Amino acid sequence: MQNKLHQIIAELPRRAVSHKSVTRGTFLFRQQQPAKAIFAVETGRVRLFRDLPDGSSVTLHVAGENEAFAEASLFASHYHCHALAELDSTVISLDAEELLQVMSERSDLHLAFSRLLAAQVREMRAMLSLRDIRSADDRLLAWLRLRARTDDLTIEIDRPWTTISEELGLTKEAVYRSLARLERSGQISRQTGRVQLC
Amino acid sequence: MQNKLHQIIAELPRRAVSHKSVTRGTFLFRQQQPAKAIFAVETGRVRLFRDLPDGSSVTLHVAGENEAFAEASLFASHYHCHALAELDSTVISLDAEELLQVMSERSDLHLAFSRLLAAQVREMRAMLSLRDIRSADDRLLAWLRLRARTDDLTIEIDRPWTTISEELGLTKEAVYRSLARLERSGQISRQTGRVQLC
DNA sequence: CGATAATTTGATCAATATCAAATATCGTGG
DNA sequence: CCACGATATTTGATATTGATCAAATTATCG
Repeated sequence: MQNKLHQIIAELPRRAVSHKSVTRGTFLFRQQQPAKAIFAVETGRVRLFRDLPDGSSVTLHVAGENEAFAEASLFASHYHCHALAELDSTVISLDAEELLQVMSERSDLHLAFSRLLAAQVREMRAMLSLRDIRSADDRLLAWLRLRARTDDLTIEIDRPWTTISEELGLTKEAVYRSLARLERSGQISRQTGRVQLC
Repeated sequence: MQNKLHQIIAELPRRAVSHKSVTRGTFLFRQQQPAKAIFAVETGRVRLFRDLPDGSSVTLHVAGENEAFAEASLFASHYHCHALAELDSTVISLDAEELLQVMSERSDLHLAFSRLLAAQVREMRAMLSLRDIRSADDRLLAWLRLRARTDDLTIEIDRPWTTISEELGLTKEAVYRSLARLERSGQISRQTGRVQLC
């Protein structure tokens, strides 16, 4: 997904792209500030949240490594949320004005960008539908099935289950237990860094 | 959101747009068929689901009225899922080839389209973050806060809570009980078709 | 006015969250 | 290469809370 973003970035003029480091606990941008760029996390983690009129706040997104965020800044005059580095982070920043300029001239790049957005929409709809599955076993199984290679029904597990459990909206304990149950019942088999559907 | 889509549609050439009726239980398109169009539900409901190599299937999205779906068809050679009408439905169909053609010529329309996608991404990220809130009260409260008018902290409720509860990933009973609790504890007050944050 | 859908509340159950703790693994600096 | 600290994996016990099943009441729409 984000390697695609890098293909686009590679074609942008230098002046449109910059890299920034943000220390844990500092803001990359604040709600209400003029929107100047869209971003992608290279390393670290950035939380997007909105201050609400009643004094409370709501998290809108937690962008992890290789995730883009604030894409809508392209179309907004100001940021609608805060971006706070939860860890020391480095981000790529794409100047909104430059990007708009490029997109108006290079419809191929614009199309690549749209394609990225459309893929995100599709992926997030799938994740939302997953969340409608209440049973931990079924939800995990659906997640695995969506990621299984067509040929050998194998899924590469390239990050800790601890992380995956957050994506699934389950606690790590619930995920480990589901894995154990699914394996016991013969629906999956596990090797290191890999799961196989049966 | 979708009135924006209609603004785009209004500018498209006639030949790019068509309306279709699909009877409950019939497929608008099937997985593997050549991707020819993107769609929006006018009335009814369409379920998108994928057949998986192990014989199971997974729901990717249930598109209700005024929701677009299969946007990624613009960039794919064939559909990656089935589209099944769950109810008698009418849909608008936008021919992919025509749309690509128009977008390459009219960067303003292309931009409007990207803006729509970016807004969807933002909205769905927010909904995903909502789902991370486990407590029914807190989740509902966050949902209300995101929708509150800035001036008077009021939220218009223009559809039954039964429907909203699905969006929240809770049962209707859980939502009604949360509403009652939040009102009892003075965090909200309810009028017909309206909620007020306190 | 009748039928259907929405709202509301109660009782019970089942499942996941939590809290806890032990073991295994990984990565890093010495 | 090894030791050590940090992280990940695993399993157990318990608590909490939302799902379910039920049913009554109210609202809405032809």
